[in-house]
Amino acid sequence: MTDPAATAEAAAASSSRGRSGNGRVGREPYDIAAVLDIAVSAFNEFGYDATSISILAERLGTSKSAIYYHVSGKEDLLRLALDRAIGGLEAVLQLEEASVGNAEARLQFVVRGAVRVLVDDLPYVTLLLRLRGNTEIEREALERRRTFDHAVAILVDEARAEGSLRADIDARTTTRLLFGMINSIVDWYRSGGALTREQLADDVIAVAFGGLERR
Amino acid sequence: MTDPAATAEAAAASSSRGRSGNGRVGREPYDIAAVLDIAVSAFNEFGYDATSISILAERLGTSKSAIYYHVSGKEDLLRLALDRAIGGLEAVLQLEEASVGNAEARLQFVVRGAVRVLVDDLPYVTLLLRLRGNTEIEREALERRRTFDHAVAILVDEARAEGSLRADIDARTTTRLLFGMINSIVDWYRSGGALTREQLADDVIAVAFGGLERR
DNA sequence: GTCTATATACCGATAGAC
DNA sequence: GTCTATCGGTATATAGAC
Repeated sequence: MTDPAATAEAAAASSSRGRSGNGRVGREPYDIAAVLDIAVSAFNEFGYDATSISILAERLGTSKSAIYYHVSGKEDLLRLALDRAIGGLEAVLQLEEASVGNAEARLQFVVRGAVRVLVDDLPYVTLLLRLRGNTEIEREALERRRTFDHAVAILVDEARAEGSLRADIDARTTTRLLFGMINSIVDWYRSGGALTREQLADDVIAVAFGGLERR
Repeated sequence: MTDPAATAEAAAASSSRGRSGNGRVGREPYDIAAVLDIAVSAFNEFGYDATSISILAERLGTSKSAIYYHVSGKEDLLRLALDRAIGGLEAVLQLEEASVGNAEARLQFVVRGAVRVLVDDLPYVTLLLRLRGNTEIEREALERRRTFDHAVAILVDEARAEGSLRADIDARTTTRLLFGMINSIVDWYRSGGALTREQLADDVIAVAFGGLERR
């Protein structure tokens, strides 16, 4: 349905809209995206629990009350952020290329799409991947992540069935190791360096499917 | 110098010593290991910041003051825990097998050793891997982790130089993807299941070095 | 060594002025 | 829509009795 790159561009555009300009808006306050960007950045830096509304207010150059005018509370910010992250991953599975062709090609497409979402929405996905599931909101996001993982595991199964992937390792273990590699990207990749998003995706696919050894 | 398995066994023995028995001890209060086990478990469950001394006291069946008698504060518990985790990984590099033979064999030995430490000290390494570096203690642990990663990156370089590993992907990226896969183990592996520690290490090495594709 | 009680500070969230 | 002031609650850490 939605292209992950297009989704990321739209999100980036809305978040860079800034706090100036005060025209009327449909239903959302103007700069909730800016608040969310600041919040996610702080959540990743200090952890969700350790990030106080006061810190967010300070970074936004405003007061606690001003934030409470826009969102109903700290958990609201978390919910919005997690929805964006997991929504991006889910969108990959809805793309046409994830459903046509042989299983290995579909799996590689999903891997590439996941890498793109990780890079494009890096702070948001970082937040998602570090969840512990202590609140209802976090548990809902983790449940959606499990559903995503399950869909990928099915792809792995199909690729094994068609003879593309090795069958000597449990499919669940395979999926977890594969996404362990992919998800670790949020811990070190930063855009703007020598390694582009597409090159990173190429490398991940080369290592994961081809292995580290020279062939 | 120290075998990681032996280290883990000693740690497990000391931590299971329990809180009974009140004989004299050399210099440490008797059950600091028990306090540490409880603390690390809680830190992983709620996050370090969100874990209060009150919670620890409750889980230990004692009072806050009793904990403060044993440790100087919450950060002290964190420091002890992180030292155990990173110490276990560093010990792998000191083993003889990490220094003899061809580079690929040495790299595979380090990978296997790291998996063993992750499994044997799972809660401790989990804590280490989720650090954000907001306190001096955390930054010191992260610095030691960087040194460890650097040593592994050198091994990767040597394995490439000897022609064992593929050279089309940056060595630093290779190392990060490799350890991304390894480190993800703490997010899903639980001992006691069908997958043993050594089988897991075999799978990691098979996937990382051989790739997912059928050969 | 462990306890209760408390000091001091900050938390999330709200009230009400403007 | 943003502000200051404040509520009730909890945090780390300590004092001092036992």
